[in-house]
Amino acid sequence: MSFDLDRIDRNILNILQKDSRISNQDLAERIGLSPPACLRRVRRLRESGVIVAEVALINPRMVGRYINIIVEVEMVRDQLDIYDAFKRKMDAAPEVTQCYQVTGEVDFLLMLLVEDMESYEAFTRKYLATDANLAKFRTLISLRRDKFSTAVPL
Amino acid sequence: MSFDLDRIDRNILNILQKDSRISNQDLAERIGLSPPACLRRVRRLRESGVIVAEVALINPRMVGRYINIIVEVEMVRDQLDIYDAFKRKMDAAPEVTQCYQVTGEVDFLLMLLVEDMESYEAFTRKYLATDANLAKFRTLISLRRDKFSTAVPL
DNA sequence: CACTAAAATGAAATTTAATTTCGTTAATGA
DNA sequence: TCATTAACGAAATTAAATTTCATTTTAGTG
Repeated sequence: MSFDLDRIDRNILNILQKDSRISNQDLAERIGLSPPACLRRVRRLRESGVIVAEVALINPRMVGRYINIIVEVEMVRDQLDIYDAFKRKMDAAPEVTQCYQVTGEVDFLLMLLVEDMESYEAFTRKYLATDANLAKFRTLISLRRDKFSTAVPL
Repeated sequence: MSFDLDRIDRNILNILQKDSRISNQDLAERIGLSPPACLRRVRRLRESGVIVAEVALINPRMVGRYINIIVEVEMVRDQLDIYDAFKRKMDAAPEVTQCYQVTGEVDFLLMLLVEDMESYEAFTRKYLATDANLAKFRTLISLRRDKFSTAVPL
């Protein structure tokens, strides 16, 4: 389930977490290894599941999607099957970009990305207001994503 | 500030948001263009700022970082300079992976990724409990990140 | 401390992909 | 309809990824 990283692996990950488009040759030079040795390490990190994916990040504002909505959800009862069913629904909802099960009064925290408030209205009707296992939810609106880093600090 | 995407651009973005490691040749084939034409479009998306970055996503659990902390922060007064100063601090804090300015009772929502609760304690002392402009904060703990997608729905 | 086995490395060769060039086609607007 | 611009694709070129294999380093053991 976990993986031992040495100094070089950490170095590689820190670079790839910022820019995975770097050529293997440049990466090799920056970490002080030959290209084949570097490539083998990167491969191992991919195959072992440390690197889950390499993706393009796009600016939501450039494509007309820029309202962030945070939703705190409280279920009627703390039951495993109720939780699992809710998670599955959130997983299928394209507006939901993040879903966290949390401890305390609140049960889930959702992060959504929507075009406008009308889209959010539609979402609440489809997924929240009609869920019999959902007790209440609170909405926080954000027009400013001041920081968004996908990098895990190492 | 925004950018007109046609059907092909959207198609490209949807693929690259899931997997930016795909070769230009394969991408070209999937969208039905020649490699040079495909490459030109991808370049344009990069240069125009639609594609902000291409990064490796790593599994926090594989590297010993797996507590997600959500913090709701309320400032003493709704003043621009107070907000800006706080944002700058959060930007500099490596534990903070996301920061959203929100409307309503709460002023900011933070997402942190920490090794253990002790690290979070240290964070609150350094950044929150000692900030004179901060009125109160509420902490939500999550051991389960059930969904985490960086893709903007298009 | 020396010896062995396993793991990691790098130079060179090979394969594969990215990128450029340039003539052609399609879209846009007067 | 015609002129202009933008986008396209085939072929050639350049650059990078990947494989091969001999060597070095590391880790464990008598």
